Formats: sequence, C-alpha cells, structure tokens
Amino acid sequence: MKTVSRVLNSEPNVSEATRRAVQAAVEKLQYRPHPSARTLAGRRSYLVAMLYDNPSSNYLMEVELGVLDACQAQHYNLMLAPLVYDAKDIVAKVEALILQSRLDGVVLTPPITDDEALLARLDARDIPYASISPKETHRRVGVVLDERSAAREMMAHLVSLGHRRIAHIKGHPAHGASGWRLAGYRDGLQDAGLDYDPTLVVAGEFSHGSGVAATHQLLDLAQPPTAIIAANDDMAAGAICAIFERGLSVPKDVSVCGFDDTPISRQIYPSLTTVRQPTREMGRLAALELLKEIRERRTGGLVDVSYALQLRRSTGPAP
Amino acid sequence: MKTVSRVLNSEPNVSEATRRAVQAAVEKLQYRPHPSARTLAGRRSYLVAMLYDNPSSNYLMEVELGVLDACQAQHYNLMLAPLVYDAKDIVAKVEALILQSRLDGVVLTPPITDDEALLARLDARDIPYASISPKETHRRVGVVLDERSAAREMMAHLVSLGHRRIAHIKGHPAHGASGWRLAGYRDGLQDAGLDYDPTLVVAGEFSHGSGVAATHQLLDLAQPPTAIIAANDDMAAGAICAIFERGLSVPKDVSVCGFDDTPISRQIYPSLTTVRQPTREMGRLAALELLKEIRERRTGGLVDVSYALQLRRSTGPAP
DNA sequence: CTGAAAGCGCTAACAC
DNA sequence: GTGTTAGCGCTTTCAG
Repeated sequence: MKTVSRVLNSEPNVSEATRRAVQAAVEKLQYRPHPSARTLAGRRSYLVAMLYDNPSSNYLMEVELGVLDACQAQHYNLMLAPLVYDAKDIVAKVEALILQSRLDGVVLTPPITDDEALLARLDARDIPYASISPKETHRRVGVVLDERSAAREMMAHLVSLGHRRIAHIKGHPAHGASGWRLAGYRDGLQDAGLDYDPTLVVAGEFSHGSGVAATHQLLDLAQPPTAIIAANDDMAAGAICAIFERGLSVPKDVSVCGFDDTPISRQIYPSLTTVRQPTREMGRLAALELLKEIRERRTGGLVDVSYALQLRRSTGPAP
Repeated sequence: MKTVSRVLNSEPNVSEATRRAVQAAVEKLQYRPHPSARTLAGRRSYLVAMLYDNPSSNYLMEVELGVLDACQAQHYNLMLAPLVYDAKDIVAKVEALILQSRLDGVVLTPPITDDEALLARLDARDIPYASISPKETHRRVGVVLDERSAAREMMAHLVSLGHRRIAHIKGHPAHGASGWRLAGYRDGLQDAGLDYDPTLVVAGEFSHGSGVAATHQLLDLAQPPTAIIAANDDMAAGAICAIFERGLSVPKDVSVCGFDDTPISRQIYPSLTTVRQPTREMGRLAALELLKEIRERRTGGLVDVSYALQLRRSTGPAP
C-alpha cells in the first residue's frame, strides 16, 4: 500500500519496474486517490485561498484566472475569499477561514497585501502567503512590477505628443500602486521640465464613477488639462464618458490614458492607451511562488515582471 | 463523541441541556470540525463545481459571485472549472473532475447546460446539477428567465421611438438565449406590423469583436438600420465602437441596445439601454436549488426570475 | 436520548 | 527497495 502511495506522490525509493506496474494498475482500475483521506492522513489540505476586496473589478478577474491556472496545474484547490475591506474585523475573518478550512496558504491582493495586523497574524500562525503588488517588498514572496517607471514612460509619451497640461486621477489611497503611479507622474513632469500643479491632481478610487467625477472637476478648471492620465482603466473609461458628456472629443480635445490593460480598454471608443500589466500572469506567478513556499519554506521569492505601453486611439497630439 | 457530532450537524435526538452544554464547550475550546475527516467518514464532499466556458465575460463573473454567495452561506465549497467548449473531450474532462474531486454536484452555465452527452453522463452517475438558462427546461433544476418577452419589449421600445429599420445581431448559436432573443425580435417586428428582413439579422458570437464586425456589415447596407438590438452588452459595446469609427453618432444616427445589464453597460459612452437580468441572483438561486437537490433528491426546481428594461442613453428617436 | 465500536482511504514512522 | 502498523478526526451503525 505504501509503495502505491510512493508512486502516486512521486516519492523516491521505488524501483522503475514497480513504479511502472503500479501505474499500469492505476490506469487499468481507473484508480483516483481520495483527496480527503490524503488531507486527513497527511498534514496538508492542498487548499489555498485568494483574499480580495472589490470582487467586480476587471483587474481582479484576470488575477483570479492566473491564480486558478497555477493551482490547477499543481493539483491544489483554490478557495475564493471575497472580503469587505472596510470591515474592521478582517483579521478575525481570515483567522476563522484558516481555522475552518485548514488553508495551506493564501494569495493576497492589494490593498490587503499591506494590512500589518493581518500579516502579523499570518506570520504568527506560520501560514505562507504570496502578495501581488505589495506596497512593502522587504522579505516578501510574490510578484511586483515597476509601476513608477511605467507611469513615467506614459508621461513621456504624452509629452512627446506636445501635451503640457497633464492631469492625473489618483487611485485608491490604500493601494500601493496609487502612490507609485503618482510618483511616476511627478517624475514625468520633472523629466519634461514641467511644474507640478496640485490642481491637476485629483483623487479617485479606481471606480468608473470616481473617474467621471474627477474628470468633471478637471474640466471645470479655468485652464483645463489637454491630457489625463488615470491610475487605472476603469477610471480612464469614466474620464472618456465625462469628456463626451461635455460635447468634447477624445483625443482631439483631451487625451486620456489608463493603467492595467484590462479588457475594457479594448471595448470602449476610442480604444484606450494604457500600460499593459501581465495581470493574469502575475496571478499565476504569485500562486506559483506560494506553492513553492508551501512545499519548502523560504524558497519562494519576489518575482519582477515587466510592463509595456499599449498605445491605442485615446491619445493624440495636443490641440 | 457521537453526541457532539449530532449537535454540530443539527441532528435530532439530543436533549436541549446536552445540546447547550456541547455548544458551550465548542465555544470555549474554539473547536472546529475538520472538513476532510467529515468528508472521509461521511459520504459527501461538500464541494460543488461551476462549469463554464469563456471565463472572461462580464456575464459569467457576475454569475460566479452569486454562486459563491449561496455556497458560502451553506458551508459548501465551490470549485471553478473553466472548460474550453470546443474540445470534444468535454465529457471525459468533467468525468475526471467528478472522479477526482468527488463533487457533490455541479452548476452548469450556457452553453454547457445543453450538452446532451454531458447531461446523460451526469444522470448516469447520479450527480445532481442545476442549470442557468438552459435551452431545454423539461424536468430541470435551475433558473430561467423569459428572454423572448424581454426582447419583444425592447423591440416595442424602439418602435415607440419611431424606428422602423431595426437590425439584430445574434448571439452565439450554441446558446439557448440566442434563439429566444431572435424569436423575441421577430415577435416585436410582427407586433409593429413590420416585415422580417433577413439582411438586417447578422451573426455574432457574444464577443465585442463580433459586434464590431456585424455592425460594419449592417452599416454597409444600401439601407442601413436606424437601430440595432444586439444579443448581449459586449456586442452592443462593439456596435457603438463601429458606429463611432464611421463618424456617426449614438443615438442620433443609430440607436443601440444590449442584453444582460453587465457592468460595461454603465461604463461606456453613451450608457447602454439594455435588459436587466438579475445575473448574480440567478447564480445564487441556481446554486441554492442545487444544494436542495443534493440534500434531498427531487426537491430542487426551476426558478423563474424576471427581467426589466433598463433605459439609458444609447437609444433615442429615429432620425 | 446516549454512546461504543468500526471503519472512511490515505500517509508517517518505522521495520525488514 | 518494500511492507507493516498505527493513526488522522470524523460519521455510520448498532447497542443500550
């Protein structure tokens, strides 16, 4: 019996002949190991959870697909854990989840990646976790991308088109990406020798509606911008709606660009210039690092992925 | 030990006093039953899967949220099973899934809802399943909506705005909804005393790109339509892109409407007139019926949910 | 109404 | 390299 177990788990100390014989029998009998028996006898649950906020964003759906991919490839199960981040009892909720479901590990998405209380609890319980775009990267497992340089490059693109009054709609303040993208925006201004004008930087929270509102605010300015760089695609789509509502045109009157290259960037008119993040791949890689960490502690690392400007129709020469 | 088990599973034959004592102890010891032990000893896995095709559609994401909701409420786990529907080995794949994961049941989404071979297999293995918008509704468990009447009402809306040349972009032929929506379109023509013009009905496959292509085809007609009713929101968004690309305006030159009321209908300009389907709720209800069916065979039913026209900015008076 | 006994199907630890 | 033994933490069955 144990020999069969060894073959099924690719463990060493089985002769090639025996291994083959077992495999043949498995095939013939259509044998499938029972996951629960395995979990009960062994120490692991073969279950990881993905913790996330805001379940209906385009971005998270892509991430989920990637995480799922990696889990399936390694025969792990994925449990979806939508969390309302406002709730102050997030730590308690996650704790209950871990206790009840015996999770082997968790994948964290922003802004949960940087909840100190939660991370401390995870560490204390010795639950491995991998983060996607965490704010703090010291000694972390997961995946990151140089968002600041991406924003800076996007700025260079706008400047090259002749834009001088470039506005920025910020992301949700709890997300690390918001800060980096703003920093890149400022880098871009500096590169072009432009002054930082605080009236051109308005708050947003990654939602379509917040993009609409922010854009109306910008267009009400005595000297409205000729280009808007939104911290994500949903807000950029909102910006385009607001511009059209005023009878203006994109990109003739105002150029707009977003971030993330989510499906919506190709589904609106005009198609959106944006920064391509390999979102799905990021989910996959984060999950892969998590699984490594689960198998063997201290072997997971922080993977750096690269972005690419995706030039489409929503940006054009300054009027 | 068995008494504790009874209390935890809300089984009868425990005195109120004992029950209370057990509950107090559970609380005090922070005891949590081990899911795998329960699965191993009992006969159920407390696991259901959602089978779906085309994982990146707005529609499915909403459905998933609803299904997840119902499962969590009843302490069932949800396994996501993205399937490539082209593949001819779909039955084998699902079979493997059931065998390996010991699923208690599955939720089916279109067009998998009507794969005869798969359904036969599920029946043979006695695996309960619930369908969301199945084509065939006889003796089925799940949730349906009167799509035909919805399309018909939408037609009435367009006719009331003065439109006479109304085109239809069909959905993916494998989906039942495509047929019903087309039927409702024809009902609407008849109601208005309009002739059916086959050149005004073009093929689509529910994707944005297919909506763009279909619309170009319609606008190339000697007598182009003044209104387009697409079989879903993604294609309607594509139609709007195509119309704008030609320098025309929506709804001034052409009115456009979609189906499903997915998030994108509110994220594009102009906002989309569409048929609201309680998509998330449909996922929830289907899962609920499935769980009923799992607990006690022949108790699940077919729930009928209602739609509502969502009038927004993409439809207006005929030119 | 309560509980003892016997597994569910695996893996860990340890012989051989 | 292979096999034995003893559980993992529950539920089922059946006796009280």
